[in-house]
Amino acid sequence: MKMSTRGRYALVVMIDLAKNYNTGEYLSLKEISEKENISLKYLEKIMMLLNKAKFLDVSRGNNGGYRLIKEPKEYKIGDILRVTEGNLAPLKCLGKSGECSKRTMCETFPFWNGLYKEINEYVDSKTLEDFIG
Amino acid sequence: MKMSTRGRYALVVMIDLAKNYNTGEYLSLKEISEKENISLKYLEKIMMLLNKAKFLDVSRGNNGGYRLIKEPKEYKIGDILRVTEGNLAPLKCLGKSGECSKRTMCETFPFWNGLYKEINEYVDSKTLEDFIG
DNA sequence: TGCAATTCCTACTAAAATGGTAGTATAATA
DNA sequence: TATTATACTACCATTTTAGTAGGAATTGCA
Repeated sequence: MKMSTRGRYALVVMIDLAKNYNTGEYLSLKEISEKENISLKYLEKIMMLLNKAKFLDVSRGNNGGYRLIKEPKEYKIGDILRVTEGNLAPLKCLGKSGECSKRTMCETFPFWNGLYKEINEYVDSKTLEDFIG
Repeated sequence: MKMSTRGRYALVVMIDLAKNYNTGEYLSLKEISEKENISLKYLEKIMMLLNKAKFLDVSRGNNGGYRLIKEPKEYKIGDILRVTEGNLAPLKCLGKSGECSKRTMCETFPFWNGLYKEINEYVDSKTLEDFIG
């Protein structure tokens, strides 16, 4: 039940961008990777996920980098984590048809689904704004 | 953020034992593995974890098997999952000293700790009794 | 006493996920 | 045109997961 570095790093990057939001300037991955001590190349891959989700305003080339496309309070942490980690269901079969041939397993479905709901409610109750200032 | 089969199977087995609690008889792994369609050998390994945690009354040999040592309502699901999955912290550094050299990462500590708390509260709010009858 | 059934224990392993790295292409700007 | 940045694809070492295999120890019963 661990969150991988993808989700954790994504949150860190998004917080950095949120802190930079009011300046209106682009923040490069080089700056972020040096400040946060995270591999530049690995960050690039994570940014692709965030970019595909339309979270970012990107500028390539000299003095380029990333900016948030919306205000920090518009980004729910849950959205950031789901984009980088996949859904936050504690079991694969949640939200699927669930062919598992485990008799008693299906009796535990409501329990796991309840946990899923708690997790989603928590991560969706916070936004990037909660991490700045 | 997935629960592994260890924790899921452990819950299934413990529910089967809870359902068998009032009979006072031992339930063998062979019966459980056939009913639940889970590998006997894999279950053996999971039982070792539950056994070390003093959750079980064991009888070896002919007609042997496992029984709950306490009443079903005395087993919090959280305890079962922590024994088989390790702690349920979404990050390794929660509850540890946390040398991670990631500047902004530590600012996210309260967020992750809050999620940890939500997860623990949920899984500790249910017992085996909630799964029988 | 001997056999069958059961748990206990250790070692091994294939497949998948994790956490990256490397190299190149593309784009923007000075 | 040189520099600096992102975009994309391919690769890879390590760890975790989800088992499997084989035998030792224990108990009940004929």
